[in-house]
Amino acid sequence: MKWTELRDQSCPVARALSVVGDRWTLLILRDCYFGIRRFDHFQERLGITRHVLSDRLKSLEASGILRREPYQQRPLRHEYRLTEAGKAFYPAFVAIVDWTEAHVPPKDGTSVRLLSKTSGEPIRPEVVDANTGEPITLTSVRGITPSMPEWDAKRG
Amino acid sequence: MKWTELRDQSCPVARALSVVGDRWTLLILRDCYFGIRRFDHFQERLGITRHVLSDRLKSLEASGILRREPYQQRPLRHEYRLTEAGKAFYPAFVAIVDWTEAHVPPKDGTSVRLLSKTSGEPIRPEVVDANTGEPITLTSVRGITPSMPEWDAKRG
DNA sequence: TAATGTCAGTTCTGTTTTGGAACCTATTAT
DNA sequence: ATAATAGGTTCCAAAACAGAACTGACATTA
Repeated sequence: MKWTELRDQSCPVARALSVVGDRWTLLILRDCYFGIRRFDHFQERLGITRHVLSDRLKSLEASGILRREPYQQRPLRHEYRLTEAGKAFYPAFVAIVDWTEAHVPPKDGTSVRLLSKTSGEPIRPEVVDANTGEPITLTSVRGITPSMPEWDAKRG
Repeated sequence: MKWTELRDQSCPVARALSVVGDRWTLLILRDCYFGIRRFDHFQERLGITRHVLSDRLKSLEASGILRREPYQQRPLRHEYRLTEAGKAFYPAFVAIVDWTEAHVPPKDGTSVRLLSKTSGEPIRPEVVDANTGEPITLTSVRGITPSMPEWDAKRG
């Protein structure tokens, strides 16, 4: 399978990877969530090469995750802002961060903390079924897909 | 920044990428959630080259996501099974799939459906704060991190 | 006994992608 | 005039990847 073919797969995991599945894109998105919008700021913070950054921003724009908007004329300059689709990825992003904090320990003790803006308390992210409020786990869900009807088979 | 340095970063996104941030790992994990355990089965389903598959399985084992277990002697054969950390990634995986279904449309009409095992109904995944039950969005959360105290600054 | 098949890899070679650094263009500031 | 700023592009070397063949330990079939 080629990298460029991922987008056309029916599997949503493959499609997700076509958008955020490379070395840098999720880090760029992280910085967007931090409020970063400009080329040089991304480049300084990430240590990514300018060439690759240019590429990734283009592809994020093409995927509808970021949009490029002029913020001044003379000289014309653009910045990159999250679209609704980009903002909508934030919960998934939080779920990844939460898993990582729990299962991929840092070498030093530092860590990110997410606080609720309303209560000021640390949040405890959880992925639930909005219909029932029940947490989603590997054993509570069954998948149906054209390519693999028996997703429910033995797992783990 | 080098690929190998990601693991030592304090940022959990960088650490997450050190584990699942390459072209193939998330697809391997998907197949694990389908119940796939053996080398050749991964290879056939994914179309990954055997060399890269071998590499990824080793690194997933090193990260504690999969464990390698003998399933027969003579000839000695191993299979790859999800650890608790691997299973614990499932909710994040579902959050990614859900976002993708909503924002990265497939070319053909096929799609995956996740059903609750108890009710049989389609699930509607949502990332909430377990303390309050409130959905987590970009605007409801404030981040604190050593590298960027003002995460809460203007965003979007 | 010989040939064939299975499974889990390793080795080889050539293409793609990335990293690192310098360069380019328009414009404002000194 | 000179330097600085912002947002890129161009070049080359290094790393990662794809595709295919090969290995080794057995098991099965002829």
